[in-house]
Amino acid sequence: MASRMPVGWAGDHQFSGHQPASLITTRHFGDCMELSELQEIRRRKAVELQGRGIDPYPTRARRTHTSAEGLDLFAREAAAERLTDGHTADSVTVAGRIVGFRHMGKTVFAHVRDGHGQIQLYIRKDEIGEDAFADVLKLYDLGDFVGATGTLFKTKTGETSVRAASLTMLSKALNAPPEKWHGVQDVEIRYRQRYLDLMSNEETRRVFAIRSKIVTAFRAFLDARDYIEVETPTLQPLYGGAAARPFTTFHHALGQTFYLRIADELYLKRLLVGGYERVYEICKDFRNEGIDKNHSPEFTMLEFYEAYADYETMMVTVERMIHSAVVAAHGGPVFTNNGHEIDVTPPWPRKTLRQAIIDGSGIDYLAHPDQESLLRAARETGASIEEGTVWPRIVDELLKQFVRPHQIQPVFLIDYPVELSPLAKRKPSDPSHVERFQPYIGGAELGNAFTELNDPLDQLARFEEQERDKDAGDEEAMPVDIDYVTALMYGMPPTGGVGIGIDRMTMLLADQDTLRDVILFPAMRNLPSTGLVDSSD
RNA sequence: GGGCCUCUAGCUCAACGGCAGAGCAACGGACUCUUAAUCCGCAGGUUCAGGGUUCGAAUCCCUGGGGGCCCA
Repeated sequence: MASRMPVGWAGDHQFSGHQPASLITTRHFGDCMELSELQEIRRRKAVELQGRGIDPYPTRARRTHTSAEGLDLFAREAAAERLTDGHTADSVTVAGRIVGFRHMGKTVFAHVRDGHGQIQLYIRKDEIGEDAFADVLKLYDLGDFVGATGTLFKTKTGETSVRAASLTMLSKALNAPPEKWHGVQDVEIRYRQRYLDLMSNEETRRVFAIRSKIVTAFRAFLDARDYIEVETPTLQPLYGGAAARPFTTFHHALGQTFYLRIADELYLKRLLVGGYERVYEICKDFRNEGIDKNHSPEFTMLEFYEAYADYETMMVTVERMIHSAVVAAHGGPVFTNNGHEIDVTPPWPRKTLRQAIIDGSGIDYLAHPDQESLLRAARETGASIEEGTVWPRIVDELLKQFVRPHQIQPVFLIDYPVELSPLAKRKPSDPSHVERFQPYIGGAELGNAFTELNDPLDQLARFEEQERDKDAGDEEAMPVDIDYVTALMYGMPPTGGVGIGIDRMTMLLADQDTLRDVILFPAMRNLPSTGLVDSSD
């Protein structure tokens, strides 16, 4: 395995600050790196530049235009008929990584890519000079960062290009980039060395551009509605706010156990007790669960809470907010996911969870008020549910197995059994159910929301019910949080709250079916070659 | 946790019991408008690791490691 990785894979951190002295004198770096033949060839080119007093890693770079600005400038100058002999009057300086290189005798065509796209360089021996041209051929490689200065013009084949008058090395790459046509395909390398995936796969850049647009759209939406962004603890003395196993850690100075948050919900609601009316937080949550295409141990969640709102008003907010994100990512309310054309134009239909499960499985969970009866009914319908699963989890499984996969167009499932929702407020007309909703699109659950429970004594009773489930074997049940109940005893206004999974949202809008494809650096097992293998078990 | 699949040159992939190969990248050369440029030449390997079967193993078997998919 290690032999298949580029040399230096495990030791990049030791090599991150380059050392000119050793660069010149040795091929060995520290205890853990010897350059491969290909790397050595590139290193020698860097040394040759150094020998001439040219830093292959100069401290500063100047550019006047991004690739996109350069292309735009030429288009405007051409439209205004200000070109002289087909060229712009002024020079531009662009900078980027060499991603394409075509040598045609006394001419070179190269493409440089920057953060805004790419632009072609047209390099002629008779224009940049014999020595400089020789350097381009001898010392510049695919993957190097370079700067180029020249006027803009259009080649015979119609591509706007920089007619290079000079070229500057900005950063010499010692490793060759991935194969230019296929890019990096090995999913393991794509996740472990995401930079290779990003530099070689346009689709990957597209996915993370969409992710960024979603987050930006959510922030803009909430900011425009007088929400304020806050930060709450990642290290929590007691976890809560969701059903999940936490990560446990230890603070030495305090001599105390901390948990990595599984949700920020209980802290955000404490802020409402304190008088904030509209708060949101976008943060990482951590859940100590298995890793698969729908689960990552760390993931990003948006939670927002609004005083004097309830789940009805929050549904309106959510459908508008998601609409705004889809428009930001796709230019309109319609997009394609898994072959389905999905339209998120509000309003979305509302459907009770009970009715959805009846429609999907034929089971009315109210007709099976005890665990044994519901489990039997579920299994008769073909559900696969482990022995000993508690009643509320069976309802959850029915939802996952019979309802969720079929909710392609946007829908809100509303009104959940109280046992499933220990932090939500009961429906005034039916105390066995709570005012809760979940938005479903493309067969995925995108979030969770409710009219927040603000009755401290009811909250305490719900925590105690959770404690009983925990004792009955439900590892994901919440612990009693007395500190939170104390906060509620000071009074929290009627409140609507929502959590939206950013990763799931990205999977949906970028049409990806694996969570790890929307997380830049997904959690991976240590490789044996790193010496970091955990032997604790 | 269980089952199945997978790991070959820097990258993308062949070879599937009989000399370990191609394309791209590299290296040498030709070419002054190319677009995965083209052409000629040259080089590149602990076939994930260890063990076994065999005259002979990248290939079959076992153990271990990484990854993926499906199930729980």
